[in-house]
Amino acid sequence: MPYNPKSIEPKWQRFWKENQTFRAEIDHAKPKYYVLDMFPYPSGDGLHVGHPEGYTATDILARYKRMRGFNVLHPMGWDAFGLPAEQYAIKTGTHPRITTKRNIENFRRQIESLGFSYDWSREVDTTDPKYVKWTQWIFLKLFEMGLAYEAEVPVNWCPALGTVLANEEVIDGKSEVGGHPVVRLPMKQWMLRITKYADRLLEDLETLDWPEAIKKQQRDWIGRSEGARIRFAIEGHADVTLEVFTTRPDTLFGASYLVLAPEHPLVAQIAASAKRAAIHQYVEESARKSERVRMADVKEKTGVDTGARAIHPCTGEALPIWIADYVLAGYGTGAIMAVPAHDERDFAFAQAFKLPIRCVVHSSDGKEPELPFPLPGISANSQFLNGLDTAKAKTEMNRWLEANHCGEAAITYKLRDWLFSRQRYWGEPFPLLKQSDGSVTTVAIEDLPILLPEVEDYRPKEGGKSPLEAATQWLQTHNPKTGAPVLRETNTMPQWAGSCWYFLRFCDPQNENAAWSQEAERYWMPVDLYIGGAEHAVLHLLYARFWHKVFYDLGLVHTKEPFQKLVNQGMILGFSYRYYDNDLDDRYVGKHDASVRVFPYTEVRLDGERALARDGQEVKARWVKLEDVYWVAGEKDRKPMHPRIDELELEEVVEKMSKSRGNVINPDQVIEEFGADAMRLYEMFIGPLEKSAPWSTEGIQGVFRFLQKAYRLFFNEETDGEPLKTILDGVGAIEQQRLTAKTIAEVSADLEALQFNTAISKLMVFVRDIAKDSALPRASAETFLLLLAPFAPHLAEELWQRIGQRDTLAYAAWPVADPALLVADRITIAIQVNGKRRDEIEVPAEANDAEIERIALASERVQKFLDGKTPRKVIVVKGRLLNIVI
RNA sequence: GCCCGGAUGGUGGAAGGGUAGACACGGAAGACUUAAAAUCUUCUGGCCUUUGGUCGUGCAGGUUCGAAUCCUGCUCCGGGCACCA
Repeated sequence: MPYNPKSIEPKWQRFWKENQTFRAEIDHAKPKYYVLDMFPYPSGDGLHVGHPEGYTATDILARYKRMRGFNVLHPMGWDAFGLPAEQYAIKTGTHPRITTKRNIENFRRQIESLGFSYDWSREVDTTDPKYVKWTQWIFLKLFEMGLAYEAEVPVNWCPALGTVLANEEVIDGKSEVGGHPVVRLPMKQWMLRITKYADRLLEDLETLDWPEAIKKQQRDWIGRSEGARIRFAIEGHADVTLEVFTTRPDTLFGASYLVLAPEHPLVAQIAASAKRAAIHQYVEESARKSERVRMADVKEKTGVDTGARAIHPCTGEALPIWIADYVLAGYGTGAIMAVPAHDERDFAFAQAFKLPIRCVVHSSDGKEPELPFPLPGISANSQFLNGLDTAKAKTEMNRWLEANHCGEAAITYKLRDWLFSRQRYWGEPFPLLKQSDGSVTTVAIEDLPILLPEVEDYRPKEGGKSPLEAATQWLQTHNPKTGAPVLRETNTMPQWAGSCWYFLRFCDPQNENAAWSQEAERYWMPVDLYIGGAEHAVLHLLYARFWHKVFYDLGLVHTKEPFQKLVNQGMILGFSYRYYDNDLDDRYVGKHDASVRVFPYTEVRLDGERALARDGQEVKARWVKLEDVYWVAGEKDRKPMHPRIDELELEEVVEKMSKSRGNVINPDQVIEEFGADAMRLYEMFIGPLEKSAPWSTEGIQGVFRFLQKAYRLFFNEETDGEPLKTILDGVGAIEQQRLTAKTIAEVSADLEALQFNTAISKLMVFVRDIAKDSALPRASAETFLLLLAPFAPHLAEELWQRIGQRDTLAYAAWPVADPALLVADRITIAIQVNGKRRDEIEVPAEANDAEIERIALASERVQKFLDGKTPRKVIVVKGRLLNIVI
């Protein structure tokens, strides 16, 4: 019988399930290891080939650690609230609960078919009322701690999605999901005070074993800057002061005007009456400008003079106050002092509006610099600061400001409070009641969870109202304590809520009395290894860290950070095949028409976003589905051709998998054709885990052949009945013992370093060489199956059983290499002459340097290159090479 | 514009100062076969007339007995941030 994954794999998947092989229980006698995947959103498209990459990596680790004696927590669940189910509901009227349930079942089936060793008894679903209850309970905790508040804030409103978005969810003025335009609108929203934790979120990054790039992204997002707040009095308005934030208080003497953001609350109050119309118009215009337009206009500075004057705190000089949209309302105090000589933006503005520019910092050599000069230097033209370097001048100015009660040192963050409400149906309702006097009260814990009402229409309502507004019966309720009529909060929580604490629920998923028990948390947390995509660098990972710190303050968790080690897996890309045509309006897509001209990629050049043919006309890229590409033999390799249009060679491009590019690989099909073990192996063999690489339909053949070869080490494929090959008792020949020991050592080291691709290559070498000269010895056979088990668990279990083992190898002890076998008795030494490899010699391992040198110099080939000269120097690298310098 | 990564055969990648190209794909030849598939064996970085030589890790330098690896400057590709005062 040949290797047949279809008969082996379901058998072992059933075995693991029926025996609950991977069920994890607290066991204080064993060290724990918590290895976690970022749980998926169960979309309707099902798993794609990218998901299993991270899941395979964590599964290999989980299986390896179990064999190493660790008590492993390896759970899986569903981040199941979210927009696609809701949009599907809007389109079809199907309740998101139904779609979600269906999708989860499909995802679970697919994930199980890959043979991952999850403890399915711990499965969580963020939309499950038993889970929602505790998400709402956590919100109550946040509320009680004063970390949740309602505020009228300018929000990112996305009309296409019908909801507001957090800052983190807006990229280049467009929604992260779908890329729809986003506008700024003031709206009353629930906010979480993440800014209160800014410093701790920043500092504790230092303690984490995370990729530097992710830590940096978080640091940048938090954006801590040190400086000073400075208060300016305003001429003719004794009752108001204008506060600005600056990182360069040392340049205060160079401030020649102030700028307020158009949205600044003081604008209306201080504006001179003559200017009111112009100001009003400018404020209106900038409010209308979308983020996108505002950003596109970076180069051009616009603004209006308010006519008001501020008093310089040191000189008493009257400085004009302008409004301009280059000052952001949400950062610092929404107002700046402009120092055009030492800030590029202020410089551009001052030039555009002919405002004075005063140089107050000289370069460190004391010379007058070319302006603008934004670097540190030596203060000048600044009274008591003259001659001080920038660092000292800042401190000195801060002291002066404080002493004169017009400012003080201050720290500002780019990070803003987390906008936590969404005008959506498919999310967790807030456990809040709005009383008739406008105050808000909380729902008692016993009354949780607050479940979603049934609605007819899932669409957001006019004016940014939640679809829940329409559920009158649900909406209008009574305060259980007083009986007074109250209204429920109709916004729902963002999708991030559930994923902020799921890793804690996994520790104790069935608990009905608490979100998790202290015992379970103390035993399992923190997560030892967390693997997921880099796209969550600031969103999920920052929010989850924030909640975790809140839990820490509440004594609910015992570590400051949830995820000790984080690894981002790369993306699995696809090969796609394209050509171009001049059917720019897609009029004839899929149809044949004589007016459509096609162009091979060789006749098209890319000019920014556009593609141009040789004759200059614009053309549009078309993709041929991977399975439709017609291959012809080329000179060196095969060429991809269009299946129907003659002589049209296609361009091979590596890009993200997407339906529109026709390069999506379906895991179900891969498993059908090659089996789960081959799929797992291939995803790991394709390259380093962190790196993106394209899926190659040919490449998977290689690992499939390896599994066949491994199978044939044990079985005679041709014979039926008793097909097992002879396995010799004992340890076998010395070469076989050596190879086995070497493979143990190398595979173990590679696993510890998460270098799965090289670990697999070493298993390939083992299979290639172990039975070259004599039959497979039992010791090597067993060792190999143990080493193979984390990677290809189905085949390993099958062979393990067939060589007479009764127990699953999931908990068999990981083999240890005998150090004596790792040292060869004869070694090969490369001989270099002047750093160039000229010969190699084989010597006994214990040969000393002088002896090696003697043999090397005696070599005929070395003599030829020595050409009668005497070596000036001989360098010996122990056990590797010898370099003769002449 | 600023800040991170990265660049090694036809392809995915090994090697992290010490024999560049492990392992795999693809390609070529052969064995088996009536034939094909599958499998097995051999070869497979370029150039040169060879059993040998020479050049080769994006480019140009440097350090070193020795550099893919370290240093300096550049080019290109990918990612992040982007009026954050």
